[in-house]
Amino acid sequence: MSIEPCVFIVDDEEPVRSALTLLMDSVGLKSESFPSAQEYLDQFDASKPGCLILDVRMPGLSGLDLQARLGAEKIHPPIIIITGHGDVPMAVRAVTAGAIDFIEKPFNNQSMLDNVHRAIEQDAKQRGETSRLQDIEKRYDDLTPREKEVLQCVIEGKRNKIIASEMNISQSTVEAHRSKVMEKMVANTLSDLMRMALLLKLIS
Amino acid sequence: MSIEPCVFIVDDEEPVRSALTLLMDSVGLKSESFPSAQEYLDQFDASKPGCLILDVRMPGLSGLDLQARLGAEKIHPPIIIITGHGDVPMAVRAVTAGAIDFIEKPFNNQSMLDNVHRAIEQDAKQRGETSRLQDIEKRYDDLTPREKEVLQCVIEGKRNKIIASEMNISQSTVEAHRSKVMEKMVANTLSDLMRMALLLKLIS
DNA sequence: AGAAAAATTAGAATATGTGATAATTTATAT
DNA sequence: ATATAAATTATCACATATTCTAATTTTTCT
Repeated sequence: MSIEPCVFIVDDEEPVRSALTLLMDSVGLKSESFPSAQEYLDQFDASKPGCLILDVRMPGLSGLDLQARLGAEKIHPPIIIITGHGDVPMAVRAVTAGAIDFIEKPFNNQSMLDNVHRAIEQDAKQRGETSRLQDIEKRYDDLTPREKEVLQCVIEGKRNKIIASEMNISQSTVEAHRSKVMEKMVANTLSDLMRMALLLKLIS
Repeated sequence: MSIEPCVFIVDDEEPVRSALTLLMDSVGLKSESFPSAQEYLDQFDASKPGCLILDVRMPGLSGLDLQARLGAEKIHPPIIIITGHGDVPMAVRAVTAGAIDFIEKPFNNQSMLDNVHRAIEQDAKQRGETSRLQDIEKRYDDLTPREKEVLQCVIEGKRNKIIASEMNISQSTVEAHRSKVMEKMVANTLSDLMRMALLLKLIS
């Protein structure tokens, strides 16, 4: 049972905020409005699922600044940019930086909703992947240095005998580490381990 | 030893073509010019490495049409779009469809060259990956149906005994198929096989 | 129909990996 | 300094996988 997704609206113009709020209400989507990027950041909580609608031109941080700020923190919620006076380079920059869409006001309600729905789906998908990955990362972090070394060799397809000679330890030790690795990573088979190693990007 | 990359310039205006040609010449980059998308398509050869510079507004197929056409054929050379009269939705569409950049004329020579160099690098990288993948696909295609079934089970981590019972065949048969698979795929170890299976997207 | 490829099975020798149990030696941190 | 964790080793029994050789049956294609 996951939390209901929310549309975070950041725009300094009150009429735009209330129009968007009403639009989201009309399809039963939860939303929250902020008159500035800073106020959004002040309450920011990475655990809240949903997407962002950002105005470009605002006092203080612009929407693009906010997008860049989040990106720098490796936070990538789906973002829809809206603007009164957009230009091409600005649009290219936003989309290249990962924005779902870059829309000029006045926008079409239906296409905005389409974007929002797509954004929310994307966020849900990302969150699922991220949380699975974090589980695996936690297990990996729990490995001792030696165990990590052995894991690396195992996923490279090296036999225990080879690993032993490369690490200058006995085969027994390798077996011990290896079995600890399987246990700690909660892998039943080698292919389970390989799949996790992939997610952890341990594989060339 | 790979073929020298080429910048394919598609623009109906002769002055633009010659300006770009000169620009490429000035940094020793090979280029070829075409006055229309159709003429580019007529000589198109997927084996030629490089990138594309496409004008949006042209008689016949537009640059965006050509981009879409190539995309529909799963051909994804790096594309730089240039335009005299671009608008925001057009730029968003191009970049969303994978264009490296969308630039309004008159463009800055240096930033064009930066884009081209980035594009050529990206193409080289893609080609490397694609050719490795194609090698592996060829091997996979060479597997018999039964061998493919066994491969699928193996990468799911199933033991020979289990595979045998699921396929209603003897363990010996599974072993025979399995060893053929390793041979045909040119895999020395299970992890080699897993890595290939990943590229082939045989893994969930 | 006849040849070729694919699928099937078996047996035996060998190599590898797994699991359980136990014990010793380093490190490391409180 | 002394628990605690990490790293090390060994051994035995058992399960699995690999390699080789050889043969039979079934499909498939010409």
